[in-house]
Amino acid sequence: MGRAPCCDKANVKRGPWSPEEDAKLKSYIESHGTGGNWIALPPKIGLKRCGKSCRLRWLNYLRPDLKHGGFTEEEDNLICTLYITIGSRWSIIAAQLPGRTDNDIKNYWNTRLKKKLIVRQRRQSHQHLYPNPLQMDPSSASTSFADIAATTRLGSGDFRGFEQGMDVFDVSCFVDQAHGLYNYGFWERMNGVSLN
DNA sequence: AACGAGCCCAACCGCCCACGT
DNA sequence: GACGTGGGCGGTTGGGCTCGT
Repeated sequence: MGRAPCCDKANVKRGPWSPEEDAKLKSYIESHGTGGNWIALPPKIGLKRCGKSCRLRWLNYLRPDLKHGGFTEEEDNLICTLYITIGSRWSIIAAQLPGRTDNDIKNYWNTRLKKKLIVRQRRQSHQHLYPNPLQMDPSSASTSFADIAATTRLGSGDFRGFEQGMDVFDVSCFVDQAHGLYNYGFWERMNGVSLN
């Protein structure tokens, strides 16, 4: 036979932790430690919580060495670099960021950093295709921006970024009225034309 | 001021592996 | 060795908050 069941799920409290529950858990662990057994801990301190829930609450919120503020630019960069290298191994990434939890980093990644990295990658790939924004000079394109504008929801003025040498990502995709959102490379291949 | 959409994040879920029985 | 649990982990959810209209 194995060990006793973890907890009686019908009789454990779920949902947000109250300040009283936090205080009980924090005070007990600070004076006695976890005892190496999370499942046995809640009944000891009179909490109607699952041991796993106590563990999560302590590790992600109550631990005294946690940072609760926003992430710095250095932390952003480190997370992006590690994610590209090892993927979503949040516990490993968290180990490189003192005071941050895997849950924190995972949330931060899913809500903000992911978008940031996508923008950065799109910008890099577009700069690879068009290293010099002026390469996109509408006067030299076999299909003009005005032509594209005629078939999209954008006006030709929306392509002014290229003409002014602005960041190419700002206008690296557009909405085709017939087919939806496209980037230029795909649109060129689909229509058999070159914008260069 | 009211409402809806989108965002944020704490907490839960479910899986996997190591290990106790 | 087989069985079953605890701990750890990544993925997902949902309620509260913020912002734009």
